[in-house]
Amino acid sequence: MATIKDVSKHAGVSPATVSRVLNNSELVVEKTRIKVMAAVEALGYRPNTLARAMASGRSGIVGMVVPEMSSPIHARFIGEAEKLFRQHKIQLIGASGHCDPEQEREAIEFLLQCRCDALILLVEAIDDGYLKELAEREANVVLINRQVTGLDSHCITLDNVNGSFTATEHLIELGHQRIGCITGPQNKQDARERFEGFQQALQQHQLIQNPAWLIEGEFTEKSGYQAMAKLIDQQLTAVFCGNDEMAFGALAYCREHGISVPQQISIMGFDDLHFASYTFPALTTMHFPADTMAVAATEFLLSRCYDIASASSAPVMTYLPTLVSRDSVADIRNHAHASL
Amino acid sequence: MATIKDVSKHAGVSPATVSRVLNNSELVVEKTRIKVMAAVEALGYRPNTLARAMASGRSGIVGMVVPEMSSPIHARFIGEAEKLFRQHKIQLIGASGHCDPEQEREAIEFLLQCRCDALILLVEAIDDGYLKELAEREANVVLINRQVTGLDSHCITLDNVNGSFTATEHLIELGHQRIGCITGPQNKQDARERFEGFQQALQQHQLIQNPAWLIEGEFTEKSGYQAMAKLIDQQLTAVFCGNDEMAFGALAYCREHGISVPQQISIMGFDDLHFASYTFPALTTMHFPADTMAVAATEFLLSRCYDIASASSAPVMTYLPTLVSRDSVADIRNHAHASL
DNA sequence: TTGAAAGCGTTACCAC
DNA sequence: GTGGTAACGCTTTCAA
Repeated sequence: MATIKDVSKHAGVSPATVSRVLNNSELVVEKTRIKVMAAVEALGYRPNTLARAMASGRSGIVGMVVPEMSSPIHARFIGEAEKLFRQHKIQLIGASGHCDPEQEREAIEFLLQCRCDALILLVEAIDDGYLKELAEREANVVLINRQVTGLDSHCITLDNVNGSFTATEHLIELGHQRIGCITGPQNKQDARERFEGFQQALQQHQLIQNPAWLIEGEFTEKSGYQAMAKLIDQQLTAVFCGNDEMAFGALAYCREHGISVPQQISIMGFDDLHFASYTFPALTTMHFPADTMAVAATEFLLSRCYDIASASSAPVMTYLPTLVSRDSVADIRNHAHASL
Repeated sequence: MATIKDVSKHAGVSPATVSRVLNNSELVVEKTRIKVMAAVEALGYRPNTLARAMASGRSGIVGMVVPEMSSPIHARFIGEAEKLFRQHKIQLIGASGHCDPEQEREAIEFLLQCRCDALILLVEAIDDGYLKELAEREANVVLINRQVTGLDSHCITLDNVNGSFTATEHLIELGHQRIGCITGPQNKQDARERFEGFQQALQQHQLIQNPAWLIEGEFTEKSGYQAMAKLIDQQLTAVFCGNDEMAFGALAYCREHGISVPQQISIMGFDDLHFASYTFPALTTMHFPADTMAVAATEFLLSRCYDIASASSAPVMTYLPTLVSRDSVADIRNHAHASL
């Protein structure tokens, strides 16, 4: 593959000039410029990004760690960020952390070795201390879905508490009083927050909190299905699920057991996965603005470490989930209690 | 950040020796080895992947182009490949081609500039000529879902024709005779192939092919929904969809219009997205072994350009979709014709 | 078994 | 405006 030297020889100029032309910097006289471009064309020259990074100290690479590249919600994050970055000739590289502290650490180290200019981290297992040190010493870091005190200006978060509070309150307003909850794994921050919002809403409306109405799931369809099986003879009128996937599982259980949703029981999700509008019944859920948040993270980095100003002015760092009302929740205000 | 020189000074050896230790190559005496490792530890040294790539001529990076990083089926490809590559300290970087020749080309050029050791390409718009030249001159290339004559040994494909033939034949065997089809966009190879298999099956069983029973969709839920709206008064007993997403849309249409699946009409998909088992009714579809194919591509590259032998011996290059029978297709052999 | 030094392909600084 | 050349951080001969 042709190098900058080849081009310089072919064009009869110095490598330095070629470099200048290619970075369309400085005042290169039009004539040389044309000569150089012709040589580039003729030789099919492609600048070596690696060498460029070495020499300039900027790699033009942003690294991103997500729990699982193959999960739909994370794929959305990556896809959105990549699209925006590439418009600015910045490459996004991804790695999976698998929600394991060791693997998350490994992924980050890996990215660091690639000399990423910045890191977008969707990590949940690794400890605050490590992240703090990282942000201070090593790199430009943006944390998504994670709040670390001291790094607040680098955290783009979803207000999970508020979201599940809204969701639960919505159920309450529609007349539900016996509300169950399928939470996510409580070792995950977002799962805990979503559970907290749920509890707050119940408290505020002075509704019963029965431990038998609470099941801890794993954020998977399967666990939602199993949880629903346990919940079903508790005479609930509604179940709030910590994410859509578990709600899908719950829905599947009801369907298979002839329990009609929302007539016999209402089900509410959280995330608003693309697919939520295609379940039966279409899932009422809280919208997680993943796209917007990915864009926010991207623009933050673009302006912060590439000096590229973005359209939007001040970056919003905390996002509020919004209610998406579909068909899986019933209004039971007129029927005292729904009967199972 | 500490460099190899810093380490060498700290350990009182030459950079060359440090390099040797780090690449656990050669016969370095245990004593120096320990000294070096201690220095590495003390300085928190992380080798610079970029510099390493420059010097050695191998970047340790594999590039992957998919139509859309955020699409579930492509996310699966990326996720699976990344997992495997990272076990071998190889970084996978992704880019989206958006099914547009210009953008696909741009993505590939971008990856080439990053001096990827190899490329995994899921491209559909770019022309054969470009790919051929690429494979011959520039890089190790694996093509997924695309057959280019002359590059056959680099192509990992799904036998779409066979798959949709199987699917259609399944419908026919269950007594369906009036079978409609919602195809994918016919400018895409896989969409064409899937349509072809459908036609072949009808022909072979001497069933009617009515142009009014054929609608070209866009591989999206929405287009599936709209297509179903047009198809519904054709008195069909079954509809074969070019992919699951369109089947989801078709299912949604039926649900909203009180048409029960599969009692009134059977619907069959293609891909077996994770979500297919959570629709109502659960979707009968053809399984697209994306994971297996991603692994195949990865192992091919691992052995071919990193000399890492894989567990499996000879790589399979063509995969057969398998039927996953769920609940959206009815057996109507006993009721002459299902009535709408 | 280890060290010296020549690259790898750029950029960036300093002359001219 | 343009050219020369020293970095950038590492690997890899070649000698010792």
